[in-house]
Amino acid sequence: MTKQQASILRVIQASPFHMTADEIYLAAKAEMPKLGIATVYRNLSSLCGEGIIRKIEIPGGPDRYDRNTKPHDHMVCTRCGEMLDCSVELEDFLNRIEAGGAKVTGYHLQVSCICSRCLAKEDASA
Amino acid sequence: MTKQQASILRVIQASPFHMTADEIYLAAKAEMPKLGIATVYRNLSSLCGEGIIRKIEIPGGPDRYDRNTKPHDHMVCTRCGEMLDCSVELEDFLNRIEAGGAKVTGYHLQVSCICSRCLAKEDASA
DNA sequence: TCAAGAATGATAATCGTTCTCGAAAAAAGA
DNA sequence: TCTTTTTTCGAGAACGATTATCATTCTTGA
Repeated sequence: MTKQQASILRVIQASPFHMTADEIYLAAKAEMPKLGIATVYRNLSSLCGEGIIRKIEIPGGPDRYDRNTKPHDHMVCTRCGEMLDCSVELEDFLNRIEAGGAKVTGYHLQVSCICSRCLAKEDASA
Repeated sequence: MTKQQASILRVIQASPFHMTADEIYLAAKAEMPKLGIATVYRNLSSLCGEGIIRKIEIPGGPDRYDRNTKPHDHMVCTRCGEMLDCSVELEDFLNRIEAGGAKVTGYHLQVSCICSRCLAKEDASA
């Protein structure tokens, strides 16, 4: 593992958030000023390939990277934009698809929601 | 509805597939050679806004447009690339999320699979 | 018929990402 | 250690999908 890759990984491991490539780039560049964006993408891609981090592809926005590699789903609040992990699991759904004859190799679910915090805020102001 | 919009809509209604903006552009341009790509995007966007067609946003690929506006999910075969409609529904899953306190305003699910046709082909050749 | 507003089409701009390529660094041989 | 080979880097160009800009061309209604 190169210095660059170590730095990129450290940034991701240190953050509880789902960071974009650009956010990771800026954070890693802070401790390694000559770092290039291409290097960030290259290393994110190989870290994903090795299963060390996980890429979350978001329609209409930049990809995000997650230190939690265990498959799980995400929810994006349409009010505050925060991305939350989704606690409920999809297994039943996927099982039913496989019962239909296809083999599921992966999936991506993104739920848009108004998170409980924003809902509470709206209730308070109404 | 302008001639352009009518032509774009006709192309979508006529196809059982989920077409990209570019495919729609090429098909509509065949009957209207001066058509511009910007007009296609503009009209796709307003047709979506009116609920006449549905946009399917695909991570890592161009958006696709579906004449079927009823919310439903999609499956992409990782072998042949075909996009299939998903028959099983997600309601239980979404209900459980709402039980957790957030209000679901929408979702996007894409399942990667090997479709039954490709599986059969592989079994045959093995 | 003319003016006001809307929609068009060509093209530029944008954004996230990937590609290219010479330079630098690391690893492997002798 | 001193080359040689391989890998990775970093800067910037290129890319693909989409959106913005803007002058021109329709509509439409007074």
